[in-house]
Amino acid sequence: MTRIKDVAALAGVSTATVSRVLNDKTVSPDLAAAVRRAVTELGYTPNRTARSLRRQHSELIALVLPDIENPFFTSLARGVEDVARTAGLSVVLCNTDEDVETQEHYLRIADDENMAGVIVAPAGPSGFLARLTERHRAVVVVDRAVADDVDQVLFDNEDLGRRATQALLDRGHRRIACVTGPRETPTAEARADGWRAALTAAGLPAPDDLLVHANYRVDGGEAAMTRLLAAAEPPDAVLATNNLVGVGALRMLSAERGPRAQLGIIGDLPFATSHIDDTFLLRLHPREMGLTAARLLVSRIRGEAGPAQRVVQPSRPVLLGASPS
Amino acid sequence: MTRIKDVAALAGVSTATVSRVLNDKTVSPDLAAAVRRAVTELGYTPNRTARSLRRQHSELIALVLPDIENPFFTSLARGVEDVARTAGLSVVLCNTDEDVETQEHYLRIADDENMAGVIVAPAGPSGFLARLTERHRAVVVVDRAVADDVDQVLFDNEDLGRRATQALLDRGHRRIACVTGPRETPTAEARADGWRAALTAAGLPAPDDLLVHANYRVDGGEAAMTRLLAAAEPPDAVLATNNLVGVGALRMLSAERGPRAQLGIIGDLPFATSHIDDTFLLRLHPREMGLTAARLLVSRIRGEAGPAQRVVQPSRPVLLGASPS
DNA sequence: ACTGTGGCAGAAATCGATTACAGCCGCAAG
DNA sequence: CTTGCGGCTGTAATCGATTTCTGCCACAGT
Repeated sequence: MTRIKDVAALAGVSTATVSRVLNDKTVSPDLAAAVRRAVTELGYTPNRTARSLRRQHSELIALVLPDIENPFFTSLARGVEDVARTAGLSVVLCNTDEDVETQEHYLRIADDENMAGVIVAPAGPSGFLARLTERHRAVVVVDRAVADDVDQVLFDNEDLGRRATQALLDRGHRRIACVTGPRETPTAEARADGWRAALTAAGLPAPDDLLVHANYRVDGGEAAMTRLLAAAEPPDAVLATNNLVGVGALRMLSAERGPRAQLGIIGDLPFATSHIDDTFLLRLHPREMGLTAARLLVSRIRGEAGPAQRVVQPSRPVLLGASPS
Repeated sequence: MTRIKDVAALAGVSTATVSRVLNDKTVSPDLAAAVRRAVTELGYTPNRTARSLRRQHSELIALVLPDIENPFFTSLARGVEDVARTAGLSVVLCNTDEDVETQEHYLRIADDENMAGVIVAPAGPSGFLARLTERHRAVVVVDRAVADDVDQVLFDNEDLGRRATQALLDRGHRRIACVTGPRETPTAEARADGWRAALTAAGLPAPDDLLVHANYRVDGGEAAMTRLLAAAEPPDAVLATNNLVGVGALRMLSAERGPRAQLGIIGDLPFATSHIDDTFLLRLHPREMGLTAARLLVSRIRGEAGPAQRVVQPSRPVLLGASPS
């Protein structure tokens, strides 16, 4: 492959000058022109490994996600990718499968590779996060809050739960169940808290048998929905607090010949196979969350950012489905 | 950060010896033990950038995909990720958006980063692919055939089209339409060829008005289905030749009050919101395709592979839905 | 005319690992 | 007793860029 010394030789200058031309340092116009000519003639592009070694950081960022098969996260990844590309960065995708050890593994690799930064949707607590920030690495946390002092881009999850529930109340439903994620999952708990708050504010009870903790996947939604519909006194509306659970719930409803229930979902369903006009969708915007996170990361990499900040990703109150009666 | 010289100093040996211990070269047991002790005491892990520079290849592989939001490709990515992880490699995700220039951009980066290898689902022809193979880089092509002499993991697309169509014939349908991808897209054409072949073999006509070239996305499926159902003589069955088009078609059918049609889909619908018991799914297995491709790439990286080979990814003939009458 | 300053280019150090090369030691064979 | 070989180890070269340091030159100020 052509190296910088080849370019230097062809242009009749030193490698230092070639490097300066390529990095926009001051070089006299005539030499610069000669270098550029040599660069295009040889089709030279700098070896990024060597550059990274010297600069002490690469042009890669790690995107550490718990589940790349969830459309929420792929859409987020898409947003990150778009910003990274225009900033000259490439994205290393790391799938943790919600496993903390895998997460630590990838964060350590990001460190060993001298990556420019890390965007992580954390699966549980991470000691490595603190180590990265201590060493002034650019880190941005998305979707799930952590205690560490790092940039974070989050939804106001309790508010989401409250607003989605309120939408169902507005339609006249009174017995509203909530299917949320596992206990100890802060996001799931906060959204359930919002559900409870909305019911309480409306002077309604929020009994425990209307709150189901499912796994946050399609089968969890199916199981939860089955259980709710089989109850002695089934709900007349159900809030699914994430997209996959919503998919499972919808799938159950579409088969069920028994009691019907109005459904509200926090999240989006880009691959719904049925018309979902009678479902409330409180759309999140994972792609925009990815854009926001990546922009934050880029400015931190460039050293333009101040103290760590928490950004609440706005979720425009787009409520699809039948309007309130 | 701790460097190899710190470990060497603590263990009282040279850096060469430390390197040898870490890379399983011959070192006397006592020194090796001392080195290992020092490594764990300092929590040392080698700087991968420096290693890559010296070794002339990194521990990264590029996965170049046309659309990371398509569940087919995320599932494929998942498979690649799994194999890569156990082989000590990390995956750089590159989204080309079906754009050839973006694809070239990423392939060049993979080269400049000295990545260990590349897995690519090509968006159109790529000159860079040839350059990579010339320079003995490990390259595996997935899902879409190219003329280059590289390893490829592909489906037998015409056979897929034929089998899916046959399944619909077996159910007694005679007027079977086909919604496929854009013209000039080899995969889409091949599957349509299979559809035509199956009809012809059954002694049926395959008229042009039953073949719709849509874009290979959800809205393409919706538009095509709308058009087919509005026809003077609508089909009694429709073959959707990819997953997203299938989603669009199903969505249309679920709303349509007009003529019904049996649907067959090549691909899988992991996020279907309706029960699709009355739909034929010819499931592909993108995750396994990813596994296969990544294993092939790993063996090529290790220099264990011979001449370039084409692997036909088996798609087990799992036809869901109502059995033939 | 002399000194100071700033712009620019080249030589060489540097990043942190791996590895070619050379040297040392001990043992076996002649 | 000498030679040769094999097994280990350390020294130093190496990967390919960036960046510090040094020196040259031209121009301005006194």
